Amino acid sequence: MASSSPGFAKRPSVSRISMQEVAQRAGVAASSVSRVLSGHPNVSDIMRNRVLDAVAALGYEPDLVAQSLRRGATMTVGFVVGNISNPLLSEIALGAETHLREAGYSMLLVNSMNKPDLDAEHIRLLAQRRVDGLLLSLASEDSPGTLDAVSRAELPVVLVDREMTLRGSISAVYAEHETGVEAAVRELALHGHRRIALVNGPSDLRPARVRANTLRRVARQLGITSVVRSGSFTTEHGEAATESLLAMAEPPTAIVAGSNQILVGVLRELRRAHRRVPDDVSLITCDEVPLAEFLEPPIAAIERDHHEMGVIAASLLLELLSGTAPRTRTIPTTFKTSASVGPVKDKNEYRKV
Amino acid sequence: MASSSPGFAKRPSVSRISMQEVAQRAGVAASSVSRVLSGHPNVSDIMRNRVLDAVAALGYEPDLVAQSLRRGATMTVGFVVGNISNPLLSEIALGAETHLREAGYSMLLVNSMNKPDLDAEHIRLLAQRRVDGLLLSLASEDSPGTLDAVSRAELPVVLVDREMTLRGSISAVYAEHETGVEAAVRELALHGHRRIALVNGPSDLRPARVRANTLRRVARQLGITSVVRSGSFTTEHGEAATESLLAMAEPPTAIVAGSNQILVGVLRELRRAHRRVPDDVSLITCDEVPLAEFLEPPIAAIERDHHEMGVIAASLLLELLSGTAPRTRTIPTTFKTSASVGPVKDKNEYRKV
DNA sequence: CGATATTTTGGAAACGATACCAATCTTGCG
DNA sequence: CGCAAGATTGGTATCGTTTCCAAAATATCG
Repeated sequence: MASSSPGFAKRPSVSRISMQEVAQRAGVAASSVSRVLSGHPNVSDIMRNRVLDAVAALGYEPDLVAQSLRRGATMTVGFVVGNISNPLLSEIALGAETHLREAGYSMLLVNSMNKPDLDAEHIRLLAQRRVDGLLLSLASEDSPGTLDAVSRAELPVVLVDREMTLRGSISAVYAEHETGVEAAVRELALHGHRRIALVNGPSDLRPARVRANTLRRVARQLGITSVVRSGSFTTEHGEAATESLLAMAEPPTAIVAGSNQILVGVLRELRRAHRRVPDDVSLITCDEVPLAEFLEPPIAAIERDHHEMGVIAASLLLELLSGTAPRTRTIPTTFKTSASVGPVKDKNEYRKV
Repeated sequence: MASSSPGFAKRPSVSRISMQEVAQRAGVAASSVSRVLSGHPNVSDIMRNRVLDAVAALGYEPDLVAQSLRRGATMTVGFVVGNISNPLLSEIALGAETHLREAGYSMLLVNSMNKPDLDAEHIRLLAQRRVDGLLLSLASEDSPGTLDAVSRAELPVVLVDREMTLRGSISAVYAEHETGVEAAVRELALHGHRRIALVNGPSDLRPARVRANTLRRVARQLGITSVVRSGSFTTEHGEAATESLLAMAEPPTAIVAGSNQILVGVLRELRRAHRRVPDDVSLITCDEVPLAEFLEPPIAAIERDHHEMGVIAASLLLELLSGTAPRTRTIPTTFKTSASVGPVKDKNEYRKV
């Protein structure tokens, strides 16, 4: 603690080299240094060299905070995410960060723990930090606080598989859940399933809502029965919902898990209840999970490219930042079947109208 | 593009309310507004009320960029991570971000794609952005470029399971891999295994290095044979290394996978080669993975609390930022055995010296 | 060669806050 | 009541850039 070298504590390190010092060393004005470094056209070669020499000699690096203040742009975007430890979101974040960085932007990441209040709070904080734009994977699409925070922020926004009707510069990237869910349901129907359940996320979130609607629509078209259990994207909900499904008078013969968290819950309850997949119940999950290929049986999944989704979200934001009009883009989902989908075993199978 | 409402494009929105405007509205000096808002002691009640009223009326929110410039602190930290889509890192990031935010800090996240060059580049960028500190989960511990960048940055740093000998304000959070690996190896030995392989990450990274050293040490103590296959933390390395292990004259009877990526590769190769776990080979992995409990058999794992690691990393950084001396903290690892560990089947098992 | 036109450059004023200092206003007390 | 001590307040410089404007230097041309 107490330094033995006197006169050292006085100097607060070498501080940092400012543009002013570069200017002094080069014997020119600060404004000229700025011009050289920002590639202004009217700069003589001699000036450029003097400045660049001084920059190199001093190891000068511009202060991005000062730059941000003066230019009114921070080259920073905020990403509000429910929980970065969700593999879905962390892949999106990876794609987005990589793409943004290549365009010179940095990314502030905040976790809202799936709480709408935190969403709103974080949006306000990011606005104060003067981010140039927002990437939002919100906990709720219709929380008034969040809506208010978004519209007040007056920033370019890209929604990640979320829908909000708000005026402003708002683009969105959607996953086309319809195709994947429809393919999955039709495949189940082909195997004779006539009661299909969806253990779903909260219906105020686009992915869950669209999946539920699609299941209901396709089931109606096929004349079969659908059951939707809405809840949160958690293992707990997966377990509880599955338990209640299995307790039904006529339990579903196939279950679609609405997320990998939910899948874990579903699997736990199925194991507990000694139900075998696919003999007792067929199983499909949304968004593939790393080790799924080694499960016995491997779980069929409705998949999409999360990384790509992040990249698209980032490019939509870059578009907005360059002044283009907002728009939405959609990425496909595909159904990859597997041995977790099997034929219905006729046990106490009553024919339903 | 061409707006039909004339006179709209002129106003660049309501701009933003500055402290000056608040001061004007309250009929006081800007410095007084600053004092009120920063909780300066000497402020009369009447002044406080006038200012707060004006603040509320105008909806003023301070500009954190300007504040950063003037105060010389951005209340921002940078987190350099190999790849946020790695569940290990995303959990750490979650823990760190949450803890930092509660202390008023925001987190800039950058992915280095496990490239040391990018590590260094990102550190420089973050320094230019004037972050107050760094959280580093580096791609390499001895890349000169990275070392240089870190020491030039002159910032408080916390290393996340990485070792670097560098002067400066550098703390670290370590996982105590020794205990977990030792427990795992002893358990294997109890089951009669006398040739144990570790499909490992790169040995210039602490986790891989410590695990390898521990395996070697314990194997020597027990008088058994160890094989370490160093490489990258990828499925490809997992596959290739496993293939080469299985091709040995006397293949190992137990394999430890050095990461979840590696585990996937190991499993793929074992499946391809029709080796059964644990009958043909016992299997243990490092860092549990979500669905592991549903694998047949479930995979034994050496575990640690990643989230907690992130929290600790954050608090070490907060310590440094408050002026405390650097230090290291260690979190435990535990070995959780399971059916993937079994007795050695005496086939062509020669007794080794 | 002188007078415009065009580059090139330096100086000063921002960006939006904070913090120091000095001026003013209260108080307390002899 | 007068004055020193303390509480409050306003004004100004500053953080490190960029950008506007005008001055200086150079180029162009009849």
